Amino acid sequence: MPELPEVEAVAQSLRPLVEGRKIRCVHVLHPIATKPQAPAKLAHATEGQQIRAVRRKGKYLWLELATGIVTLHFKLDGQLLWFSGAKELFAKANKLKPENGVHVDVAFELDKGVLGFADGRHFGRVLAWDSEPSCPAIAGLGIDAISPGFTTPQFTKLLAASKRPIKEFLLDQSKVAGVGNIYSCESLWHAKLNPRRRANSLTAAESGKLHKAIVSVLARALECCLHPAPDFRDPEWWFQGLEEILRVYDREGKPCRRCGHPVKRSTQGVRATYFCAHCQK
DNA sequence: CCTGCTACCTGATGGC
DNA sequence: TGCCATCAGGTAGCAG
Repeated sequence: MPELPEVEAVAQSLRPLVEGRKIRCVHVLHPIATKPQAPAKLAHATEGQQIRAVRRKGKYLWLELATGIVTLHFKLDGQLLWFSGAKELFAKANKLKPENGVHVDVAFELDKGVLGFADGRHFGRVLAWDSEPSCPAIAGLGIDAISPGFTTPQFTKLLAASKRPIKEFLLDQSKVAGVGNIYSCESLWHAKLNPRRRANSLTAAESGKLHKAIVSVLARALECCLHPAPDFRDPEWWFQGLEEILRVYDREGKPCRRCGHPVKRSTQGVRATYFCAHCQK
């Protein structure tokens, strides 16, 4: 389910568990999770290697190995799990009766502990690449939305070059990486901008306001995601309290928290957009 | 190059 | 209760 703040919280929580660890072996329990790559490719690329670092850009997370990288993308529902060892993994993973165990697609058995990647919906992917630049998905990402390089002038320039509706622009990971459906709606609400406005129609002042809104919305969400931080040992773990910081997302028909007019839901592309037609101009 | 649309999966929810 | 349609925080791939 994650957008940038959720993935960042996962990255921060994962670092102390895996950095410096060695991957003993990989168990691909649901081969769909490595498609279009063969499970053997992941095994050959990772087994015996040390995890040098955990990195993130946009919604992509990756393990930097001594040679090569492994990208993890959670799509809508993916998550990480932690097991004390192979014994616990196999005792719990993928039991016939779901209530007796947890779903795991790919498991990395480390010299201490086991890292599991799970996505019951099977959208998420675990893929091996020779290097960071050779991963097309990462190479195609725009500027990370919480990186120092994401500045107002930079953002204004990107906006000016696009004729698309601003909501669709924000979802385009090749422009700004990390903003998804929820936080795009939230940022536009905070900046009081109508989601259908063309990106290149924003004034300098509006661009600045939107930039500020994105940065603060993501920062607030990250704080929320880190308190409490994800606990991968608990198979039920998930982010807590995010609904409480949302001002407009998923509030169709409810009063706008600023002006009281009912929040509208419309569709842009195939995605739902929530906004206040009265105070977002 | 840009844009718009479908496919990819599974599970939860709500209407009839 | 059961069935069916719809929806979900994402992105790759393809056609125009």
